[in-house]
Amino acid sequence: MVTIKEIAEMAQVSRSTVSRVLNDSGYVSEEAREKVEQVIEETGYVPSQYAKSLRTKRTKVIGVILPTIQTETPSRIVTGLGKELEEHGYQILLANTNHDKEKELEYLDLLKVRQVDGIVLIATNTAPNLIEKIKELPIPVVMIGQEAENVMYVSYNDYDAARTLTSLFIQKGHKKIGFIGVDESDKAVGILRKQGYYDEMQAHGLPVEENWVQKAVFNIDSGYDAMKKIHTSEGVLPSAVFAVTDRLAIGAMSYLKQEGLRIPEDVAVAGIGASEISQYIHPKLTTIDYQNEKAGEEAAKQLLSCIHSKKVKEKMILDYRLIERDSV
Amino acid sequence: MVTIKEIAEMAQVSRSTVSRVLNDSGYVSEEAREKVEQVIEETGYVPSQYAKSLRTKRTKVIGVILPTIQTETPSRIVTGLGKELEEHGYQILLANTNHDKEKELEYLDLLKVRQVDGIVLIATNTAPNLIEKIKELPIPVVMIGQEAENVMYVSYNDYDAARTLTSLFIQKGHKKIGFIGVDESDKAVGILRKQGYYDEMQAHGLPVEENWVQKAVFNIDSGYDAMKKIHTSEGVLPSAVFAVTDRLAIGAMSYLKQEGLRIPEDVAVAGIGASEISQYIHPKLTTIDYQNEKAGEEAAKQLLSCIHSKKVKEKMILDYRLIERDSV
DNA sequence: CTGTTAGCGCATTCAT
DNA sequence: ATGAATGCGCTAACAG
Repeated sequence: MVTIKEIAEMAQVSRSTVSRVLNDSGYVSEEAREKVEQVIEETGYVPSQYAKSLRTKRTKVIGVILPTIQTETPSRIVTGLGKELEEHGYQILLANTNHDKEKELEYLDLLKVRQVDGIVLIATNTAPNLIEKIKELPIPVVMIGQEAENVMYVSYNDYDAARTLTSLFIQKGHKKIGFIGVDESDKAVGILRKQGYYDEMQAHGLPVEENWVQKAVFNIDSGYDAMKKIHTSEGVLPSAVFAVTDRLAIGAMSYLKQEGLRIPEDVAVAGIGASEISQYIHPKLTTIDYQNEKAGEEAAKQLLSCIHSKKVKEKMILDYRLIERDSV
Repeated sequence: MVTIKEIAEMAQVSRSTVSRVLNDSGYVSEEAREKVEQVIEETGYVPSQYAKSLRTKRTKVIGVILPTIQTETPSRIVTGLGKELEEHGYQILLANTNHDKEKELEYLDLLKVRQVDGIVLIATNTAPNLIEKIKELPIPVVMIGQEAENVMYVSYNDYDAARTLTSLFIQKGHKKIGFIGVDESDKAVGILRKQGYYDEMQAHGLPVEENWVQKAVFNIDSGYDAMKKIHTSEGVLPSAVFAVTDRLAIGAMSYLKQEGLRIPEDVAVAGIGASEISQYIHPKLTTIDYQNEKAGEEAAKQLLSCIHSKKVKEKMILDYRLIERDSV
């Protein structure tokens, strides 16, 4: 492998001079620069990143921890991150936990060892030990999707989004509205969205029956099962169901259609996430767009600012957009 | 930051000894080992990866170049890669081209500069300059999804899969079968799948009308448009349509349903890819599963074997599985 | 404007 | 079994 030393010898200058043209730093005569550049061109020399990092303590690598890469939300976020980071010469080091919360912690350590310049955590929970670890870390960390004290984050307006959607149902004349949520360990999706639903119902003096509110996990089948439970439970059936994700909504619709129920005439359905498929299923799903790519971009910006120790606004809550289609 | 030198001092041994316990290499007395381990424990010391890399020339990082992370195929591959690599202490450095073929080449260089130990290229084409560059690279590269001479790859059996699917239509009594394909720059999807379709048709003495064969790009709307062209073209209409991806098939179905055509009674549809949504749309889509995760795992295995310079079988063609559902 | 010098943190001979 | 010495490839004072 060709090194800076050899380039220096071939160009008949010192290593420092080569380094200077490489980094555009300090003074270097036009003559010397041309000579060096020519030699670099000829040899196809590329500087060693790890030697460089050893000196500068910067790797230009950002670690990204995510629960899965197989659903749209994290994929879009990573795309956004990638776009923004690439422009600044940063790369992404991927750490996929496959929904294993233990690994979230492990990766936080591992990425430190890997000496990344910063970390983006696509968060699914805000467990105290996780937040503790983030604060202890000597490198900047930005969370996406969850909020926590004294931590940088980019999050969505889950509470208002849930109220907006519930409000839409009410506006369309629905009074009996069901809810398919997820576990409360996920504060953003499990608590905030549910709270928005409850509060909006209450604000309109609408009752919520226990049977209408089901807990699911993050997959389509689980949405199906939850809808089934709501449908087969005793008592009054809701005329509308709010699922906290599009996939859950799709599962619910799948059940309803199978039972011969019409959407939205018999039961209206809405989700959150603006998944690509939501506009191709029948009926087209009413949902909320969260601007995931933008979340990624903003998180990257925050992180880079922090790395370059500019002043940063530590938190950011993104706006959302209601997409009214045919399922409500 | 605490370094090996400080650990040595605190443990009252030499740096070499610390290095030995760190890497389990050479002799070190039980006494010394314990002392060192204790100090490491106390200080929370972690060795600097880049200093280590500078010495060993190994980074334990694999670069992954992909066209997008927003569709299921690459996502699944990356998941498979991640699982296998993680077990061996390797990490993934992500390079997203966003379908820009120029960037494929750029990233190949960039990853070299980043001194990754190997590269996985989720390939969309086999342009000569791309293949040339791969061969020139001093680090091992495994392609996924495309085949080429003198390059390591893991690919799918596109040709046979296409014949199988076409054969299924024929078996169900269809004689007029349409085809929605993609550009031939993508050899695997654009050429092989089409060839399989043509050959199977010919083997049964079935004619193919020009209007039945449409070219699309990789998105749902394009499948819709292609189906529309087939439907609105002059001449005899096919009773079945083979789309080369599930998303294209979904687009085609979307058009057919909108036109009030029944699937599969009026027009049967099949795709390739076994996308998650394929089993939740109506009717459930007949498709082919390509084992993308396994492709990722196998590519990782190949790469690691190559890095550790064991002998490798340079190429691997994965098997596929027909999933018969309700759309045919 | 340029070269000399001195490490960055680690693994690896080579002596002892 | 251990330590001293060396250098991986690079950047950054500093002196000229």
